[in-house]
Amino acid sequence: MAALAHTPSRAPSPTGLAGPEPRQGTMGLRERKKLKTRRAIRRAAYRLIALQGYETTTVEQIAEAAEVSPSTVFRYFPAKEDIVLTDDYDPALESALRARPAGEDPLDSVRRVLTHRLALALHEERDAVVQRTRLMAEVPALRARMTESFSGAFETLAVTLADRAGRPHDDLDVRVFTATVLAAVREVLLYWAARGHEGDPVALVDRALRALKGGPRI
Amino acid sequence: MAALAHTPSRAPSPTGLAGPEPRQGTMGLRERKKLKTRRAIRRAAYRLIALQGYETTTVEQIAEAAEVSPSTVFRYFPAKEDIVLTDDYDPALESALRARPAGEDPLDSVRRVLTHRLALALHEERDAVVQRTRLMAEVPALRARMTESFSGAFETLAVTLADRAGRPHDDLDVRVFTATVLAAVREVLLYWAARGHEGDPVALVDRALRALKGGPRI
Amino acid sequence: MAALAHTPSRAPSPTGLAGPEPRQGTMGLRERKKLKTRRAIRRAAYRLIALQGYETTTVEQIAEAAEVSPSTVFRYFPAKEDIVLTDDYDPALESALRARPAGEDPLDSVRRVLTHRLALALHEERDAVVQRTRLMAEVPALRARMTESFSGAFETLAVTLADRAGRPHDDLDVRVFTATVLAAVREVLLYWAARGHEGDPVALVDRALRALKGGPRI
Amino acid sequence: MAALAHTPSRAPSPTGLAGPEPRQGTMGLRERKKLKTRRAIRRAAYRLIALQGYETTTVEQIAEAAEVSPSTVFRYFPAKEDIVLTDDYDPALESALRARPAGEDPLDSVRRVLTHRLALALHEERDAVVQRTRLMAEVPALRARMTESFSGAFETLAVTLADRAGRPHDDLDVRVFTATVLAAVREVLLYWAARGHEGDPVALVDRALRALKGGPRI
DNA sequence: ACGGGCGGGACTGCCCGTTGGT
DNA sequence: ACCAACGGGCAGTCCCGCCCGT
Repeated sequence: MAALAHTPSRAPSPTGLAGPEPRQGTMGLRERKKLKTRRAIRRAAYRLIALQGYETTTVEQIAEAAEVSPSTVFRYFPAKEDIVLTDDYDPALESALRARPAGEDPLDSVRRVLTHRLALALHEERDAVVQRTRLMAEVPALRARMTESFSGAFETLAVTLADRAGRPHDDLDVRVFTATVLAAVREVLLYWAARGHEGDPVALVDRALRALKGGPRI
Repeated sequence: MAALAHTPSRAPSPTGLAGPEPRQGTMGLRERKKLKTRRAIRRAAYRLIALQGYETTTVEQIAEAAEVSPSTVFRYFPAKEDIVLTDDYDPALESALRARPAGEDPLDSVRRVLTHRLALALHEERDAVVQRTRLMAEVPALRARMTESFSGAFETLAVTLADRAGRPHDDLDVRVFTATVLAAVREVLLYWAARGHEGDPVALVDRALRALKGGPRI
Repeated sequence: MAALAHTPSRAPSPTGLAGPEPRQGTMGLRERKKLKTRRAIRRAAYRLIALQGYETTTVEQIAEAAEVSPSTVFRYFPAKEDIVLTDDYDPALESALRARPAGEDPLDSVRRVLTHRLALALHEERDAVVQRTRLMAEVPALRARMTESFSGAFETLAVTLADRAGRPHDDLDVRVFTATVLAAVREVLLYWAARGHEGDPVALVDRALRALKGGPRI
Repeated sequence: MAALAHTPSRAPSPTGLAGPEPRQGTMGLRERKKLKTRRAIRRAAYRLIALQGYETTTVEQIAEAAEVSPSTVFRYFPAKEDIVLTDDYDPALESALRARPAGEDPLDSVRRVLTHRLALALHEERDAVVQRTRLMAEVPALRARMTESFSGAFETLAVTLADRAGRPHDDLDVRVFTATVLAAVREVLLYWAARGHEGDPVALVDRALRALKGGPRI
């Protein structure tokens, strides 16, 4: 859900449910420099892609615009796609989920956490969310990767949910639960992007997840 | 769901819910030759991949083994991944779904059609199903592509279901419905593969989809 | 023995014992174009290396100078080193060797064939021979590769000699024979290069191989 | 001749004719630590290469397995190949050669010294010798490098032989002598490795060098 | 149409120089 | 003062699209 990432001050997470970037004051010079480089690359990538399109923007161009070498780009992002769709492990998502009341229905917990994070992301950097969702809807390579990137959120969600439910981490029910919920969110966001980003995606997600409660239905 | 493709006599479909390959008698010589080439390529690919692994098998090797040129391989399959994960449009799935009784709950219809096709695939070419699901579970590029490949089935399913429900083809509910169901199936198959293909995947899928009826639950 | 290659009209062979390039008239347009490209790449490489040195000349520069893409360079030469040190199979060496009288001492046969070819190479393109031997003496990567490149000649020689002696191709004596003779030639050429290419290398090689007849001696 | 290195207690030398590793007692703490690191790296490299093959084992993996940073690996070994094929200067070879009786034929001297060292190496760490020769036979990069690495022994041998013969160090005859002898040994070892390490390599080397006395012959 | 050559871009791995931190 | 960490640069491989000639 890089789509939802809400702050340029950190490496966007595919969930966007990530909390804020670690305080810079607590880090050494090295760490801060790395973060700056990472951000510079991503910023350059987004700018160029907005201008030229995804496929036609080469890593070399991105590197040049970010004033680093192409090898550095690949040191920071394993693949070109990940510049747009990175999933840095997402502790805020986890803590928000763990903070939900114990007896709450898991689907409700997840719905509340996700919609809240999405609302936050839209509030803080709507443009970025719009650009990312558009790219995902339009670029096959990114759409394909999206599932994998969700998988960062997927793992976080699945493990946290398993813990809350007192189940093993590889429990099939937990995994199916997580997969279906994220698929629904993904679909809603793609739908929203396909419609030109009209309407309120928070409401759409909320409605879809509420509806899911009674089982997938038409 | 190339995983489920059930017959070597046709291009495996990602849904495996595909009907049999078109009768060869009804086609011209050209068509038959094309099918033969297509099959030769895929067969060579599977053999080499089984021996060497996916990443280490090059398209050139596959081409050589199939006795065609590399360009021909790309003429038949848009990408290397598609040799393993092709989604030829899947008419059998559609017709089976249309043949379900009118008033039936859509989730039941889909469940029956999918489990039936999976059972058939396992019966007719279990080894191929096993190899494909294993590859999907292990190779990131294929796992990522799987969702896209499902998308062939996805479109077929979504459109057919929309028709049956008397809804527009791009109805959000229909899309969310389809996405969640396929995500569940995908997850179950990956789980089955991760467990070394023990147990009966048909039962697993059936159980998961039945459970889904009351909403995703843990 | 790319060192000895004597004609720009063909891909230099590491033995330089190669005969002339195949007649162009006998080949299709495609073949001729390929040869031209191959020559253009090598010519550009030699020119740039003469100016800038081996290590500091990049493949990209060579490609640009030859007006092809870097990938094309690698399609023609598996490694940068091979641009300087290619061993295209060397039929002229073989036929010259086969043409030697049947009862002749193998060491004499080889000595005559090699010295003759070397003399020819020096006569026809002394500058190229000088540049190549200098590079081999000076650039570690090339010196290391030289043995391997000799191995093209090595195989040719070994097989031909084995045939003439009525021995199996992998006969140990044949291989040791070939290895020692080529090592001696290599050493003489490096010595000649180290001395600034003074004196007559043909005489040096001839003398060394004659001396070898009674066994390596100091 | 790293192939012949006979003791895990020191950095294998390409000649294997190396004497034992310097006594640790005679060195400071610093020196001992360095040796330990060096050995740890090599040990890790050999283990990983045995498992995965040479090309597919990265320096990073080796560094990790040896619990050092990649930069440290390069501080200890100038190139990846040198981890397998290092030539630490080889004083034992030299002294053994100098200890031969004054009037002895140089070829006999070298033969005796080399076969003795090889026998020792096989006796003390046969497995390592086998693995090294196998790698050299199979990995082109290593085979190419082998000549260079021999060149360490080469220099040692050439200089010592020149001294014994009262000739200048760069005497052509001495160099040709050394080159031919080492080429013969190299060839025999590759032959032995190619045959699956069957038979007694000491006898093979001895026989080959004895045969060489009358000149290379088929 | 099909083989096949070519361009070009993503990506990996080796290796080196520099720099910042301990 | 060392030394790991980092960035840069280049070789090399593979995928894939285009176009040319057959």
